[in-house]
Amino acid sequence: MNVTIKDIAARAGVSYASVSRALTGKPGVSDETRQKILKLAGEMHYQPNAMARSMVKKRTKTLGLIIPDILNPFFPEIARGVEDAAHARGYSIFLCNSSWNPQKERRYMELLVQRRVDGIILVPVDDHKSPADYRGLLEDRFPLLFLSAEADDPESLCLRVDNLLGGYMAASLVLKKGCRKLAFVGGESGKPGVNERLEGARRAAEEAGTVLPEERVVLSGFGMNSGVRAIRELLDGPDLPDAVIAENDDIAMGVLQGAREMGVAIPGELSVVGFDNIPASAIMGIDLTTIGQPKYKMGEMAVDMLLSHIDGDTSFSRQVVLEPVLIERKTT
Amino acid sequence: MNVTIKDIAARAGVSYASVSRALTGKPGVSDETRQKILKLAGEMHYQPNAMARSMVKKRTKTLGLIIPDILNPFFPEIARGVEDAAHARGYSIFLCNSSWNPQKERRYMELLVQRRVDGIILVPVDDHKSPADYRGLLEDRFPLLFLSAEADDPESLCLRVDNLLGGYMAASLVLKKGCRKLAFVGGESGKPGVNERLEGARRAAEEAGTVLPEERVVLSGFGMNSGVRAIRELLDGPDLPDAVIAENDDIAMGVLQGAREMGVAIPGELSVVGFDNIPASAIMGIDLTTIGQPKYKMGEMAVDMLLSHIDGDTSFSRQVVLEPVLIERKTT
DNA sequence: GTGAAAGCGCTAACAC
DNA sequence: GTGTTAGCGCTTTCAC
Repeated sequence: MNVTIKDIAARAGVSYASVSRALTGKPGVSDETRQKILKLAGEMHYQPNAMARSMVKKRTKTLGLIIPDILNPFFPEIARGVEDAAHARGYSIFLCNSSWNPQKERRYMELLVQRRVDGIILVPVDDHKSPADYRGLLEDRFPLLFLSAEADDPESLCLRVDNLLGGYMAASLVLKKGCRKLAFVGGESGKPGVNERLEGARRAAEEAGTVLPEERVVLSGFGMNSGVRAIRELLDGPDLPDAVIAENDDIAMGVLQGAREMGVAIPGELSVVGFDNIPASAIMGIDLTTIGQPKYKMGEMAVDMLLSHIDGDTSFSRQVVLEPVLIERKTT
Repeated sequence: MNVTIKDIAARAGVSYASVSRALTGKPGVSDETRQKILKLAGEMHYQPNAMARSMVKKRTKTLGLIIPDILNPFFPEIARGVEDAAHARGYSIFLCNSSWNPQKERRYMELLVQRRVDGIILVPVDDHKSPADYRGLLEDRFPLLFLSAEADDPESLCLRVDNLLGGYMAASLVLKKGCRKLAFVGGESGKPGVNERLEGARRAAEEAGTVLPEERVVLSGFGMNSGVRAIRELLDGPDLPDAVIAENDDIAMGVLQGAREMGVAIPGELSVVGFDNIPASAIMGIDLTTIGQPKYKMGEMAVDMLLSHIDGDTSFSRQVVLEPVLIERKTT
């Protein structure tokens, strides 16, 4: 098996407490024995057992990250931000894909608790969670951060983008370009962000003296295909839109495809704005105008907030709302 | 702090060994006390400490996954396959991004060893690794699997796609379409897969009675931009190609963009084949013909192979080479 | 400066 | 069927 501090102690002719002290850089060992031990540890290829250490320190230096699906292009960037920031501070990440399944999400929470992670970053399947939803599973004040979703409890850690503002920005842009008949196509009501984005767009429309009526809102599910379906429905209807705000880029790309197949000129006859600025939206030939989120940064910040909280720091805001950024390309 | 089996034992009025037996479903407890203990555990919200368990069982039920970069669209699918398969078998995954940096890769290996993962799935930065490269760090016969790369040691676990065949398939397709002046554009020689893909294409060309000369091979780095640069170089040269095989889809998309910007009709004047079948290649308006790898399945299989090995099974092949699949779209 | 010993939470012998 | 005990590898008192 693996080399332990006892093995080193035996070879060095000292107690294993001294080895521990030497290896962890603690005082209480003469420079001479410390050098000897360090040398021996190297030669014997000693690798400390992080679990044994965790058991006594009651800190595992691990974090759990639960996201809906790493295949969804929105999440890799977040995951990368989380991983980089965590690693920089000595933490490792358990990655979990909830597959948009609340039961699986819950199951993963349980697993992470059993592994005694020091904290969990949760990108929840459903919006408006609060730590109270995990009573019994999580101890009081367990370091849990809701990422990219709203938290109902103002005490809980939460980091997200201002979706209301995002919707407002998207609508304002097309309004400014002269569009008057806005449509909104989204996935499913109740999922994080959707309602706010719609509401923001609605407000912008009203401020501009027009409306975004219920008939031009279609909630048809996620993915490109649902965008295709949605735009067909809209285009087949009596009330043709001149702009569509899509709840995310995937859907927006479906809208683009569907519209082009029906011979609609973009942005000539129809403007399209997406959300999230996923990598594909930037590809030549797509060039989707979109409302971006600082995904990588959100991942980093989530770790910072969580670790601050773990370290007992209370000087930071527990709820952070970031501003989305307008990325204007060629579909508006 | 967390509830322990001692707390339960105290409340149940039994020894904590009995609690352990009851909770782990081991025989040696009467049905009556088992029920009582189970009930109590539920009420007290007991969550077993996985680390404590691991310490004595010398199995952590965790696996390490090291990939170059989760932002690269080739990897999320692999990661997802790994995570799903691992979870289904009770394992959790530590995710690590080496950022194409060999030192970071090594550092992560070390970290994973310290965390005593039961095995590591490594998608290496460089090709032709072998367990011997980790002597001193990894014990003999440590469960290490090389994914999507060649392993030099025939004894080591290795799962990859047949890149030679892939290159051959790509070239054969354009040759069949009548192309005669093939070019190859790739990232960097020595990175996993590149040389084999080129060699496969070369063989197909030769079998078809033509050649793929050195002048039409350009290795200009990764990413879309390098594809753009490469095709410009090729198109500015004296020896115009009528087909380009790109080492991966990103580069291929750059080639597409560069060629279109220079007014070259695709596939009329130039056929383009990519590699990997990343999600973006399927997008309407891109429709890249490509040689796909069963990425999700590779992730799953990697876990299966690794766990079989961990469980002492020796009946499976230690080196598995999967067949790539031709996905013909609109660029050929 | 150094060693002995307790203990983190659990499983697995071994008694009874 | 149940309790006692050792021990996984480490950190941390507490003596000396």
